[in-house]
Amino acid sequence: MCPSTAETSRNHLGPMINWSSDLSDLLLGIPDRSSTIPVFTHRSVKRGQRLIHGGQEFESLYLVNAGWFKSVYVDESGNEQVMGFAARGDLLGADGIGAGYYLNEVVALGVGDVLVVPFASRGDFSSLRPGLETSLLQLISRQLVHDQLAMMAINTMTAPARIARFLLAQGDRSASVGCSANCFELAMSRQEIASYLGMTIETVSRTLTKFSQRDLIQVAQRQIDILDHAGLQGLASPDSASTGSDIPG
Amino acid sequence: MCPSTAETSRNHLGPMINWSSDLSDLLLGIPDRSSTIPVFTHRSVKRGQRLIHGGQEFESLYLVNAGWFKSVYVDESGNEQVMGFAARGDLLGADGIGAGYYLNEVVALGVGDVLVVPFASRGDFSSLRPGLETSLLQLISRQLVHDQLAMMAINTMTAPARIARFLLAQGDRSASVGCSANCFELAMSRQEIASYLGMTIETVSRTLTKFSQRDLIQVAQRQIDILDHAGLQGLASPDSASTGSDIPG
DNA sequence: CGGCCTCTTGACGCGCTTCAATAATAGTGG
DNA sequence: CCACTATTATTGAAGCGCGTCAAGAGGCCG
Repeated sequence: MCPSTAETSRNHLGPMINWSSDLSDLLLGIPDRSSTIPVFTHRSVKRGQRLIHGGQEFESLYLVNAGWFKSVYVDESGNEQVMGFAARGDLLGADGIGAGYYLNEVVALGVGDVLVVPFASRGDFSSLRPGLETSLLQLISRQLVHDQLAMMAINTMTAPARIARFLLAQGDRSASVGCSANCFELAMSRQEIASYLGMTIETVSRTLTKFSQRDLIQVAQRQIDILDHAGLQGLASPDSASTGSDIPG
Repeated sequence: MCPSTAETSRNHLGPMINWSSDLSDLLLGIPDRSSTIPVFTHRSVKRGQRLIHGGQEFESLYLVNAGWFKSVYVDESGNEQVMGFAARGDLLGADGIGAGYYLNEVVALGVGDVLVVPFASRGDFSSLRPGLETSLLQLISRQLVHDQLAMMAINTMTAPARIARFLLAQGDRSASVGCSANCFELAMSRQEIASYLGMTIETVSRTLTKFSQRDLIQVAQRQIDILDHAGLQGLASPDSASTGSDIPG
């Protein structure tokens, strides 16, 4: 009923990218196949721990094995802006490849485990396992596309549409991790959702309440149950001017 | 007076990325250095011509040599959303690496010339000149960072701040191409600017008029003269609540 | 149970969109 | 060269979605 990761994104906004990528298989699956490369090390992090410090010199990529992470951009005034969330199969630290230093802070939203892909020097991929460089490039491209679509959706659609889209995406990710697509627990706070979606925490809260009143979802703190999957999809696609019209309060 | 590309982005929103990258030198500069790779072919396009068709199978990357391009995402309803603009040194088609087909349409805003980087098969970079793969990865990472910062700015800041930022960025790009940073001609229409910045064409027009009335800029059709560079920077950084308060109409 | 934090809910104001009309420019043919 | 049309840009007025400010409710942990 819910399209998890069966159909990869074709030319529309609907489903997310195919998360079970080649790189995941390559890194998370195979123990040792080539010669020169040591088995990649894992690194465990606790809730709230920073995996990557912004401004720090680029040294490694991280492939998320378990847990949720947020990447945060901190500007010169100290304002924090959530740039994205990452779960199993997502790559972290790719923003450091080009500049030589990381741009974003990466913080664990809960207990997490990542796979460390170390680099001898900035952009030196010759030390990588053959074939991994290509997979890496593909994964980065996929994330680029995904981020682009997400960002575009954010500054095109209305607040309810953004929330609906976000919830559906979270459900998809939840399904890809093994849990249900319609019943999952958000790893991030309202504040983090609001920052990511470019709105205020009050609007997030109000919209979730509104969705709940319409029986689109069921909300209990961070526990989300999607009751009307198609209804949310309908809100996520167009401008969705029909959001707060018929329900008074 | 105007910081063109002297200082590359450090951990703030100010300047853009360093456009005169390694890949530009590698591709646009050197005629032939390695052995197996033929000299890359150029391709000229006219105004309005589509360089890349959305949904088409990925076959090549394009490095802009001259001219301006826009990349447009067309959703299932036929709505067009400008995802970004590209000038000399920018890479086009990177969104096709991961999925195997292009996501965005790429259209020339004027006469243009690109350098074609063909791929034998999807993601097969072994046929590339040694060292180019690394430079490619770095360039993609830089563009990823740039797009991310731009997108973030868009859905964080107010309309005048977005416009101010956009104008300053255009000036920087103009300077990097050889023209003046404070006196240049926009390659894109108001409609395309509006779509890119996530607002309406009316807001773009009104904001430009307002800037002109404040003697921040001088506008004559697509010709832009930046009169108060610092003033625009001041508007581009914060929320800039001081935009339409003291000027009545 | 008490303190703290996250979340919710309400009222109000403003910035942007929407709708609508006019002006300016470019492109075309007589 | 000038009139004619289509496209693009400007300007105004009205509506509303979302932000802001403020207060209250609920959950987590010592």
